[in-house]
Amino acid sequence: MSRVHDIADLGGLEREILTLVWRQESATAESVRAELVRPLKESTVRTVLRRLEGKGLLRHSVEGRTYIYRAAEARGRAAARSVKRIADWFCNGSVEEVLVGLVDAEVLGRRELKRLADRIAKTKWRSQS
Amino acid sequence: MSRVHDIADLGGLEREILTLVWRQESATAESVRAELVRPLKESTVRTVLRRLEGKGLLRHSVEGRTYIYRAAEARGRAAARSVKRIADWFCNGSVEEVLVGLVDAEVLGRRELKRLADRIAKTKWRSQS
DNA sequence: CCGTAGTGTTACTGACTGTAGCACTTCAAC
DNA sequence: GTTGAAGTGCTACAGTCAGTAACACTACGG
Repeated sequence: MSRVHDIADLGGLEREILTLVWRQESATAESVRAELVRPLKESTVRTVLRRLEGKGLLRHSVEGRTYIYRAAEARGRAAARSVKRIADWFCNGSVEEVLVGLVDAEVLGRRELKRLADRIAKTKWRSQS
Repeated sequence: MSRVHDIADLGGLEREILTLVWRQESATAESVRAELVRPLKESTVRTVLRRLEGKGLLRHSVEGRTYIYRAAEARGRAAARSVKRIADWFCNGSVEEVLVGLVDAEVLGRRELKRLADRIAKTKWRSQS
């Protein structure tokens, strides 16, 4: 149980709520519900929060009698794992191929591409020091 | 119908079969079945092929009375769309953030990173010409 | 002691996947 | 021209999972 699922496998509502928790830093059932577009019962929200925790994507601590939920992982990191899985499944683990695909499909424009290269270079510096 | 689904949403068998079709260039129910690890009935394979076509991921042409299936999109391109979706859903569309996450999570090592930057630069040249 | 706010348990429905049986068509051979 | 094999679509059933929520339990405050 509690095996870490991939964020790409989530349903729409789960995704929405997880995103809200990321945005709020620390969230409660009520704080999440307050920001939902659709009007949902609190028990619904709690169920989803619990499921997300069961999937290893959230953790909670108790404050008084209220559960405080936090994301178990930074957004970018979770997203990255998801991307890695795509690469593993379809491109023999080559993130390169995926990136090339992004350019090929013109999902990434030239400008973004340049910024990306810069960013990569910078990150490389930092982690190389 | 025939709306293009995302390859990340596929079930295990669908994924396996789609991957085989990509590898085989052009495939038939039989050629796919022949390469499957598990022994599955041909009608099963055909059902999955048809579903994949319904999802816009495969197309078929007829040769004699045999259906020849081909992928509707190159692997890298489909994978890229999938990554874009991740970025849209969780990182406000910023592929950058995803990449940073990849580095942060050490999914991408320094070496791959450098190759990636080179590759991006090269691709940029080409599409800029 | 009672209500309120918080929680877990349980459940129902609909969608989708793995898996396949079966009935239909057509070409080829007897 | 009847028959068989190879190919096809249609239909179905079981299992899993997400959306949604009612309800019952607990504990703190007044």
